[in-house]
Amino acid sequence: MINLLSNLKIAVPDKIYIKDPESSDLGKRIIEHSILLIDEIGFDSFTFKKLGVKIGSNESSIYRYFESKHKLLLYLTSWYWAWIEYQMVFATHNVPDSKEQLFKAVEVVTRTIKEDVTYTHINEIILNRIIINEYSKSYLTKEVDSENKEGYFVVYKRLIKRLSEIINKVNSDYKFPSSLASTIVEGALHQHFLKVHFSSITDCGKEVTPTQFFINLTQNVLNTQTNGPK
Amino acid sequence: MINLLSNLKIAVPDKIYIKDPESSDLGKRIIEHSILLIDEIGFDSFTFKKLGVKIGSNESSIYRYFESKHKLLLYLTSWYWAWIEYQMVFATHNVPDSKEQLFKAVEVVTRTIKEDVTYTHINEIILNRIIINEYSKSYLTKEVDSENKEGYFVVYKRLIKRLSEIINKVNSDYKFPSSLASTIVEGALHQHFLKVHFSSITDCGKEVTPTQFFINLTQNVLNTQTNGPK
DNA sequence: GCAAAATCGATAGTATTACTATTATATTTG
DNA sequence: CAAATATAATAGTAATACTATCGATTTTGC
Repeated sequence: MINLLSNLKIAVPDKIYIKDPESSDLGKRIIEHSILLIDEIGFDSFTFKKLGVKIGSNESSIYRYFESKHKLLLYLTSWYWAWIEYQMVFATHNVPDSKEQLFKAVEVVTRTIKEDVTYTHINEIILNRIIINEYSKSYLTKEVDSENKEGYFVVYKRLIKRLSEIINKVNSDYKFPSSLASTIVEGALHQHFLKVHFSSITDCGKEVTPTQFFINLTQNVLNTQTNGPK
Repeated sequence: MINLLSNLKIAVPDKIYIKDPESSDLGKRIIEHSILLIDEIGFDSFTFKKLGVKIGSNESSIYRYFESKHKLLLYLTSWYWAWIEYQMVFATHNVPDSKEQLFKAVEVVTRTIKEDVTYTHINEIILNRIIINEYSKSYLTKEVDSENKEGYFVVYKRLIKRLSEIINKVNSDYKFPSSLASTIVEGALHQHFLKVHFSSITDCGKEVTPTQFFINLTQNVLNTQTNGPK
């Protein structure tokens, strides 16, 4: 998968950027170091000026790629979800049993990213941390509806839909496949956050993983106790 | 309950404010109109200057109550969760059956707020909308850990703990009561958001409520199909 | 009832942010 | 090699998120 992935380009809705950052060296440095800098100082304190200093470039040059830091965040999050989607499709492909498919899919969207798959300039471990800490800021805005119309959230929505379809295959009588899917994906990010910052209100930690919690939850919700994961 | 509540003061950790907004007329106007203004223009665009104009007062006067708009948000969210906590305790009190207790508790934390309980200057319907749209911004910051130590999130954590204790009473074999509780509370906010802005990835809408989804989920997760809610 | 304290409004000031615009230089490409 | 493109550098702007100071007014404690 690693080799396969490094030959594929993750597709991000092209209206998000002014100039494709994958098309130049500067663009790639913008992506690479924006991930590092946002992780370091947080999205709220992140500015194009600071990023310019880090990459030895100028603020105004970065504005030629993204019209705002918000758009850059949308780019990073779309890239991340497309990457997760790819893994989900890959992991469930050719798996005959739909329950097995579901468990694999849930695992992909809830697990801790532990390896930098060396997508050259993108560090996925750090990007995952950014998603946990900053993703909701990308849609909790007054502009959600218009940006949604522009297609800035298609990748995320497509991922949730895929998951809900797998849920539906496992138990077509279940009434809330979309809500369950969106709860698992959003809930996993939340549990990862709680693990680090509010450990008293989660069971996830050293011994229990968000994946275990959500696999168990999914099994019970769909009443499909037989054939647990692995 | 309405009458009872209007004689009680919702307790918010006092380090959040510089001067208690409940202690003066100006303070109450700050709270009342900050809720309206944040709902109107969003927390990101909200400033003390704009609020000053709305209440016919001065920016500098508002700074005597809250050291930053972030602290004001912490105040509003703490107030909200304390209010929900109160309702949860009230709704489950004297209910003998623990399953019944759980269903009532889940209902309290997931339902749509439909009535302004006229806590004089606080409009709970609008405040609920603010919680849905802005709550995560209060903890998704680089300062979470230090602010958590200062006790700014105690009310929220206490609410989750209460819910997890009720879950535990219903099924003491269940391994993840805290994660389930935090997932329900956070997940309900998320479903309410999706309902309005990303309806394609939720089943909640005109016919299905987040409460129905989460009651069903809770029942299934705890394997307690008998004795559904009401 | 008066002095002290607290409250509030008004004004000014600061560093930073989130941009836009322009021009000059360097690099790529046809 | 000229034209097009990309980048760097500089300047400028309105707004933000405050802090500080100074009177004027109101409240309160004795």
